Amino acid sequence: MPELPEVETIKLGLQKYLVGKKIIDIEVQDSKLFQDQKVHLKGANITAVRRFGKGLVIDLDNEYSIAVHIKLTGQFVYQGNETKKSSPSVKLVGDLPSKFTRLIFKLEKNAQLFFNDVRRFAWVKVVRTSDVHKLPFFKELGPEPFKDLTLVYFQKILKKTNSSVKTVLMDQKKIGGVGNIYANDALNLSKIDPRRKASSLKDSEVKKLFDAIHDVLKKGLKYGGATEMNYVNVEGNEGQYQKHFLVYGREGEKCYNCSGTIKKIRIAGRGTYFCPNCQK
DNA sequence: AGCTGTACCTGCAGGC
DNA sequence: TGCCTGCAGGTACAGC
Repeated sequence: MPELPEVETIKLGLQKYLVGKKIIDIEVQDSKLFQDQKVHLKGANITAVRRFGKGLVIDLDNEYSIAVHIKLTGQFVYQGNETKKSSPSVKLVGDLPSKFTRLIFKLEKNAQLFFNDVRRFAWVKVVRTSDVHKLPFFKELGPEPFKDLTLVYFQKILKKTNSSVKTVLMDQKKIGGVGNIYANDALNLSKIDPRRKASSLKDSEVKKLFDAIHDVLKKGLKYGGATEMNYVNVEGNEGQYQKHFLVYGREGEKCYNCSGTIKKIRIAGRGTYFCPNCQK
Protein backbone atom coordinates (compact mmCIF):
# COMPACT_ATOMS: atom_id res chain seq x y z
CA MET A 1 0.00 0.00 0.00
CA PRO A 2 1.54 3.32 0.76
CA GLU A 3 5.15 2.25 0.97
CA LEU A 4 8.35 3.96 -0.10
CA PRO A 5 7.41 4.41 -3.80
CA GLU A 6 3.93 5.70 -3.03
CA VAL A 7 5.09 8.15 -0.36
CA GLU A 8 7.99 9.28 -2.54
CA THR A 9 5.52 9.97 -5.38
CA ILE A 10 3.41 12.03 -3.00
CA LYS A 11 6.52 13.87 -1.81
CA LEU A 12 7.47 14.82 -5.36
CA GLY A 13 3.96 16.11 -5.97
CA LEU A 14 3.93 18.14 -2.78
CA GLN A 15 7.34 19.60 -3.64
CA LYS A 16 6.07 20.61 -7.04
CA TYR A 17 2.94 22.38 -5.83
CA LEU A 18 3.61 23.51 -2.28
CA VAL A 19 7.15 24.82 -2.01
CA GLY A 20 7.14 28.63 -1.96
CA LYS A 21 3.44 28.87 -1.11
CA LYS A 22 1.98 30.47 1.99
CA ILE A 23 -0.52 28.75 4.25
CA ILE A 24 -3.43 31.11 4.80
CA ASP A 25 -5.52 28.89 7.07
CA ILE A 26 -6.35 25.32 8.06
CA GLU A 27 -9.84 23.91 8.16
CA VAL A 28 -10.05 21.02 10.57
CA GLN A 29 -12.74 18.47 9.76
CA ASP A 30 -11.53 15.85 12.23
CA SER A 31 -10.42 17.06 15.64
CA LYS A 32 -9.12 13.62 16.54
CA LEU A 33 -6.46 14.04 13.88
CA PHE A 34 -5.58 17.66 14.45
CA GLN A 35 -6.43 19.91 17.33
CA ASP A 36 -4.85 23.16 18.36
CA GLN A 37 -1.63 23.41 16.40
CA LYS A 38 -3.00 25.82 13.79
CA VAL A 39 -1.20 28.73 15.38
CA HIS A 40 2.17 27.71 13.97
CA LEU A 41 0.85 27.24 10.46
CA LYS A 42 -1.13 30.35 9.64
CA GLY A 43 0.93 32.74 7.56
CA ALA A 44 3.92 30.41 7.29
CA ASN A 45 5.61 29.71 3.97
CA ILE A 46 6.36 26.16 2.87
CA THR A 47 10.08 25.78 2.22
CA ALA A 48 10.63 22.05 1.63
CA VAL A 49 9.03 18.61 1.62
CA ARG A 50 11.00 15.62 2.83
CA ARG A 51 10.39 11.90 3.16
CA PHE A 52 11.83 9.48 5.70
CA GLY A 53 10.70 5.90 5.16
CA LYS A 54 6.93 6.11 4.81
CA GLY A 55 6.80 9.40 6.71
CA LEU A 56 6.49 12.90 5.23
CA VAL A 57 7.74 16.22 6.57
CA ILE A 58 6.57 19.60 5.28
CA ASP A 59 8.97 22.32 6.43
CA LEU A 60 7.91 25.90 7.11
CA ASP A 61 9.92 29.11 7.27
CA ASN A 62 9.16 29.67 10.95
CA GLU A 63 11.20 26.79 12.37
CA TYR A 64 8.16 24.50 12.45
CA SER A 65 7.36 21.45 10.38
CA ILE A 66 4.30 19.35 9.70
CA ALA A 67 5.09 15.65 10.12
CA VAL A 68 2.65 13.21 8.55
CA HIS A 69 2.17 9.47 8.33
CA ILE A 70 -0.59 8.55 5.90
CA LYS A 71 -0.73 4.93 7.08
CA LEU A 72 -3.13 2.89 4.92
CA THR A 73 -5.63 5.30 3.43
CA GLY A 74 -4.28 8.84 3.74
CA GLN A 75 -4.34 11.07 0.65
CA PHE A 76 -2.97 14.50 -0.15
CA VAL A 77 -4.80 16.07 -3.07
CA TYR A 78 -3.86 19.51 -4.37
CA GLN A 79 -6.17 21.78 -6.29
CA GLY A 80 -4.95 25.06 -7.69
CA ASN A 81 -4.51 27.09 -10.85
CA GLU A 82 -1.68 24.86 -12.09
CA THR A 83 -3.66 21.66 -11.87
CA LYS A 84 -5.87 20.78 -14.77
CA LYS A 85 -9.57 20.87 -14.10
CA SER A 86 -9.58 17.27 -15.26
CA SER A 87 -10.67 14.21 -13.51
CA PRO A 88 -9.10 13.09 -10.34
CA SER A 89 -10.01 9.47 -9.76
CA VAL A 90 -13.71 9.80 -9.03
CA LYS A 91 -13.92 6.47 -7.31
CA LEU A 92 -11.05 7.10 -4.89
CA VAL A 93 -11.25 10.84 -4.42
CA GLY A 94 -14.56 12.20 -5.71
CA ASP A 95 -15.60 15.80 -5.22
CA LEU A 96 -13.59 17.54 -2.54
CA PRO A 97 -14.08 18.08 0.27
CA SER A 98 -15.60 14.64 0.75
CA LYS A 99 -16.82 12.90 3.86
CA PHE A 100 -13.28 11.56 4.23
CA THR A 101 -11.59 14.96 4.13
CA ARG A 102 -9.95 15.50 7.52
CA LEU A 103 -7.98 18.70 6.90
CA ILE A 104 -8.00 21.45 4.31
CA PHE A 105 -4.91 23.62 3.92
CA LYS A 106 -5.97 26.93 2.42
CA LEU A 107 -3.06 28.29 0.43
CA GLU A 108 -2.41 31.57 -1.32
CA LYS A 109 -3.86 32.13 -4.81
CA ASN A 110 -6.96 30.16 -3.87
CA ALA A 111 -5.12 26.88 -3.91
CA GLN A 112 -6.14 24.12 -1.52
CA LEU A 113 -4.52 20.98 -0.23
CA PHE A 114 -6.96 18.33 0.95
CA PHE A 115 -5.94 15.65 3.39
CA ASN A 116 -8.34 12.73 3.16
CA ASP A 117 -8.22 9.53 5.19
CA VAL A 118 -10.95 6.90 5.08
CA ARG A 119 -9.82 4.82 8.00
CA ARG A 120 -8.45 7.57 10.21
CA PHE A 121 -5.21 5.79 11.04
CA ALA A 122 -3.03 8.62 9.81
CA TRP A 123 -1.35 11.18 12.03
CA VAL A 124 -0.38 14.80 11.46
CA LYS A 125 1.86 16.53 13.98
CA VAL A 126 3.19 20.06 14.11
CA VAL A 127 6.64 20.14 15.70
CA ARG A 128 9.75 22.28 15.67
CA THR A 129 11.81 21.37 12.62
CA SER A 130 14.73 20.56 14.88
CA ASP A 131 12.53 18.09 16.81
CA VAL A 132 11.22 16.08 13.85
CA HIS A 133 13.75 13.37 14.52
CA LYS A 134 12.70 13.16 18.14
CA LEU A 135 9.28 11.84 17.11
CA PRO A 136 9.35 8.10 17.89
CA PHE A 137 8.55 7.03 14.34
CA PHE A 138 11.44 8.97 12.82
CA LYS A 139 13.77 8.35 15.70
CA GLU A 140 13.49 4.58 15.42
CA LEU A 141 13.33 4.36 11.64
CA GLY A 142 15.97 2.06 10.18
CA PRO A 143 18.16 2.81 7.16
CA GLU A 144 16.33 2.86 3.87
CA PRO A 145 17.02 1.54 0.37
CA PHE A 146 18.70 4.04 -2.01
CA LYS A 147 19.99 5.95 1.01
CA ASP A 148 21.96 4.43 3.86
CA LEU A 149 20.91 0.78 3.69
CA THR A 150 24.11 -1.09 2.94
CA LEU A 151 24.59 -4.74 2.07
CA VAL A 152 26.81 -5.20 5.11
CA TYR A 153 24.17 -3.84 7.48
CA PHE A 154 21.42 -5.83 5.72
CA GLN A 155 23.38 -9.02 6.15
CA LYS A 156 24.06 -8.22 9.79
CA ILE A 157 20.41 -7.67 10.77
CA LEU A 158 19.23 -10.77 8.88
CA LYS A 159 21.84 -12.87 10.65
CA LYS A 160 20.86 -11.75 14.12
CA THR A 161 17.08 -11.88 13.74
CA ASN A 162 14.98 -14.80 14.84
CA SER A 163 11.83 -14.08 12.85
CA SER A 164 11.02 -14.79 9.21
CA VAL A 165 12.83 -12.94 6.45
CA LYS A 166 9.58 -11.27 5.38
CA THR A 167 9.00 -9.90 8.86
CA VAL A 168 12.47 -8.33 8.81
CA LEU A 169 11.82 -6.61 5.49
CA MET A 170 8.65 -5.05 6.88
CA ASP A 171 10.10 -3.98 10.22
CA GLN A 172 10.51 -0.19 9.93
CA LYS A 173 12.98 -0.15 12.79
CA LYS A 174 15.26 -2.45 10.83
CA ILE A 175 14.66 -1.17 7.29
CA GLY A 176 12.74 1.98 6.41
CA GLY A 177 10.16 2.10 3.66
CA VAL A 178 9.37 -1.50 2.69
CA GLY A 179 5.83 -2.76 3.34
CA ASN A 180 3.78 -5.78 2.43
CA ILE A 181 3.51 -5.39 -1.33
CA TYR A 182 7.18 -4.76 -2.07
CA ALA A 183 8.31 -7.35 0.50
CA ASN A 184 6.24 -10.01 -1.26
CA ASP A 185 7.51 -9.01 -4.68
CA ALA A 186 11.15 -8.73 -3.62
CA LEU A 187 11.06 -12.23 -2.14
CA ASN A 188 9.58 -13.63 -5.34
CA LEU A 189 12.15 -11.85 -7.49
CA SER A 190 14.98 -13.23 -5.39
CA LYS A 191 13.30 -16.68 -5.21
CA ILE A 192 13.34 -16.84 -1.45
CA ASP A 193 10.56 -18.44 0.58
CA PRO A 194 9.04 -15.71 2.81
CA ARG A 195 8.75 -18.22 5.68
CA ARG A 196 12.49 -18.78 5.85
CA LYS A 197 14.14 -17.76 9.06
CA ALA A 198 16.05 -14.54 8.35
CA SER A 199 19.27 -15.92 9.82
CA SER A 200 19.17 -18.96 7.53
CA LEU A 201 19.86 -17.02 4.32
CA LYS A 202 23.15 -17.71 2.58
CA ASP A 203 25.34 -14.78 1.58
CA SER A 204 24.40 -15.23 -2.06
CA GLU A 205 20.70 -15.11 -1.14
CA VAL A 206 21.18 -12.01 0.97
CA LYS A 207 22.76 -10.25 -1.99
CA LYS A 208 19.97 -11.35 -4.34
CA LEU A 209 17.33 -10.14 -1.91
CA PHE A 210 19.14 -6.84 -1.38
CA ASP A 211 19.19 -6.25 -5.13
CA ALA A 212 15.58 -7.41 -5.51
CA ILE A 213 14.37 -4.91 -2.90
CA HIS A 214 15.97 -2.11 -4.88
CA ASP A 215 14.62 -3.47 -8.17
CA VAL A 216 10.99 -3.70 -7.06
CA LEU A 217 11.08 -0.31 -5.34
CA LYS A 218 12.58 1.23 -8.45
CA LYS A 219 9.81 -0.28 -10.53
CA GLY A 220 7.22 0.99 -8.06
CA LEU A 221 8.68 4.48 -8.39
CA LYS A 222 8.70 4.25 -12.15
CA TYR A 223 4.98 3.48 -12.21
CA GLY A 224 4.09 6.15 -9.65
CA GLY A 225 3.26 3.64 -6.92
CA ALA A 226 0.57 1.01 -6.58
CA THR A 227 -3.11 1.80 -6.09
CA GLU A 228 -4.52 -1.13 -4.16
CA MET A 229 -6.92 0.63 -1.87
CA ASN A 230 -6.98 4.40 -1.54
CA TYR A 231 -3.59 5.56 -2.69
CA VAL A 232 -3.57 8.43 -5.17
CA ASN A 233 -0.92 10.99 -6.05
CA VAL A 234 -1.20 14.70 -5.32
CA GLU A 235 -3.15 15.22 -8.55
CA GLY A 236 -5.69 12.68 -7.34
CA ASN A 237 -4.69 10.03 -9.84
CA GLU A 238 -3.93 6.36 -9.34
CA GLY A 239 -0.53 4.71 -9.52
CA GLN A 240 0.13 1.94 -12.04
CA TYR A 241 2.44 -0.54 -10.30
CA GLN A 242 -0.53 -2.73 -9.35
CA LYS A 243 -0.55 -3.81 -13.00
CA HIS A 244 2.98 -5.11 -12.57
CA PHE A 245 2.80 -7.01 -9.28
CA LEU A 246 4.93 -10.14 -9.36
CA VAL A 247 2.96 -12.03 -6.73
CA TYR A 248 1.02 -9.60 -4.56
CA GLY A 249 -2.72 -10.17 -4.94
CA ARG A 250 -2.16 -12.90 -7.54
CA GLU A 251 -3.30 -15.97 -5.62
CA GLY A 252 -4.02 -18.89 -7.94
CA GLU A 253 -2.30 -17.22 -10.90
CA LYS A 254 0.93 -18.26 -12.55
CA CYS A 255 4.35 -17.21 -11.34
CA TYR A 256 6.10 -15.19 -14.05
CA ASN A 257 9.36 -16.86 -13.17
CA CYS A 258 8.48 -20.56 -13.28
CA SER A 259 4.75 -20.84 -14.09
CA GLY A 260 4.09 -22.35 -10.68
CA THR A 261 0.83 -21.43 -8.95
CA ILE A 262 0.96 -18.53 -6.53
CA LYS A 263 -0.22 -19.36 -3.07
CA LYS A 264 -1.51 -17.14 -0.29
CA ILE A 265 -0.65 -17.70 3.35
CA ARG A 266 -0.43 -15.51 6.44
CA ILE A 267 2.81 -14.46 8.07
CA ALA A 268 2.62 -12.37 11.24
CA GLY A 269 -1.03 -11.70 10.47
CA ARG A 270 -0.33 -10.33 7.00
CA GLY A 271 -1.38 -11.65 3.62
CA THR A 272 1.65 -13.26 2.04
CA TYR A 273 1.84 -14.28 -1.62
CA PHE A 274 4.58 -16.51 -2.97
CA CYS A 275 5.36 -19.26 -5.42
CA PRO A 276 6.07 -22.51 -3.58
CA ASN A 277 7.63 -23.90 -6.76
CA CYS A 278 10.53 -21.47 -7.19
CA GLN A 279 10.79 -19.67 -3.86
CA LYS A 280 12.94 -21.90 -1.73
C1' DA B 1 15.49 -6.67 24.37
C1' DG B 2 12.98 -8.98 20.97
C1' DC B 3 9.15 -10.97 19.24
C1' DT B 4 3.96 -11.92 18.58
C1' DG B 5 -0.65 -10.78 18.68
C1' DT B 6 -4.05 -7.42 18.77
C1' DA B 7 -6.14 -2.72 18.52
C1' DC B 8 -6.94 1.16 15.91
C1' DC B 9 -10.89 2.34 11.91
C1' DT B 10 -13.86 1.90 7.90
C1' DG B 11 -15.52 0.19 3.46
C1' DC B 12 -16.28 -3.56 0.88
C1' DA B 13 -16.79 -8.35 -0.86
C1' DG B 14 -18.82 -12.67 -0.12
C1' DG B 15 -22.02 -15.90 2.10
C1' DC B 16 -26.52 -16.95 3.28
C1' DT C 1 -32.47 -7.16 -0.37
C1' DG C 2 -29.76 -6.93 3.67
C1' DC C 3 -27.41 -8.48 7.55
C1' DC C 4 -23.20 -10.57 9.22
C1' DT C 5 -18.42 -11.78 9.08
C1' DG C 6 -13.93 -11.41 7.65
C1' DC C 7 -10.45 -8.96 5.35
C1' DA C 8 -7.38 -5.18 3.81
C1' DG C 9 -2.27 -3.73 6.06
C1' DG C 10 1.05 0.36 8.85
C1' DT C 11 1.96 1.45 13.09
C1' DA C 12 1.58 1.45 18.40
C1' DC C 13 1.47 -0.97 22.25
C1' DA C 14 0.58 -4.67 25.69
C1' DG C 15 2.31 -8.80 27.19
C1' DC C 16 5.22 -12.76 27.16
